[in-house]
Amino acid sequence: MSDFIFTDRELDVMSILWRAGSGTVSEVREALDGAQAYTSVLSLLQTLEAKGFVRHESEGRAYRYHPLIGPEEAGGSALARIRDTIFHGSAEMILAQLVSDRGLSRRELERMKRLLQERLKEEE
Amino acid sequence: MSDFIFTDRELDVMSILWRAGSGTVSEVREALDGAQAYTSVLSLLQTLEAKGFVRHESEGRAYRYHPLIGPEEAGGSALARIRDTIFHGSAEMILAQLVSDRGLSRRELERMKRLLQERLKEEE
DNA sequence: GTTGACCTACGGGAACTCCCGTACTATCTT
DNA sequence: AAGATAGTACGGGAGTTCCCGTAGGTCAAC
Repeated sequence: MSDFIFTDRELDVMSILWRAGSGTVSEVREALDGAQAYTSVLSLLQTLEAKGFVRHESEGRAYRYHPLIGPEEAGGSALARIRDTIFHGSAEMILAQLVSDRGLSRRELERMKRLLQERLKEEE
Repeated sequence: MSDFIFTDRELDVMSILWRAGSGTVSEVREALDGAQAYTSVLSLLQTLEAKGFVRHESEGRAYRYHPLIGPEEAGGSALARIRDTIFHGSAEMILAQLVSDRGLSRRELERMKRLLQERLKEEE
């Protein structure tokens, strides 16, 4: 069980790359609200590359960055950490916290219920 | 919606306090595997106190530390952050990641399903 | 009272995070 | 060819995190 730990800012960048599939420095910078200097975003991507989380290829005169790990892998370790430290290792408590969100639609709740039913069927 | 952000080490300490209800420096240090110096753990607790996350009272010649915020509050913002950055804002995807854990018992899965059913009833 | 055990306060060092400016390179335009 | 444009490499500064050593306080036992 590998451990993918991102800092706050790195997570913002990875999130953008996951959504878009890939991105140049300019694209990431814009998606990041464009509030910081070009070189700051470049540094972030270089750091992520040094850590082995993204790679780049040339595109015109710019670099295009691609994520090397997916949201599932990153999400898995992040969730496990939260589950164990905050929710006493209980997935049920996490679900309770999740569904306390009043913004959840009926449709989404039903899909979640179906997900559990199918998972229960596998449990023979 | 306040934002309770803990560093990695701070989260370890809070987790211990939540589990035990409270703790002295020695107790936390032991629960933390006792690998680090007494003063290191003391510093962590002092930092947490400066941030307003714990308070202390005297007990004999030592201090006993109590958490000032609960797991639900901390868990809420941590989960929201993960949901939005990693899981595209989808609670369903988080649940999918949760139930992909093969170690979940049938009983726990059923409790989770019941939780959803009850939540759906409220949704009239 | 003196010693020893145990505790806290304080300061600081090493590493990391986040941000940016400057210098340099490649490309396009005219 | 020269200038403007758009990009990267590099270095560094301010703040934070995590860890610890030293100094000093308090209490019990003798």
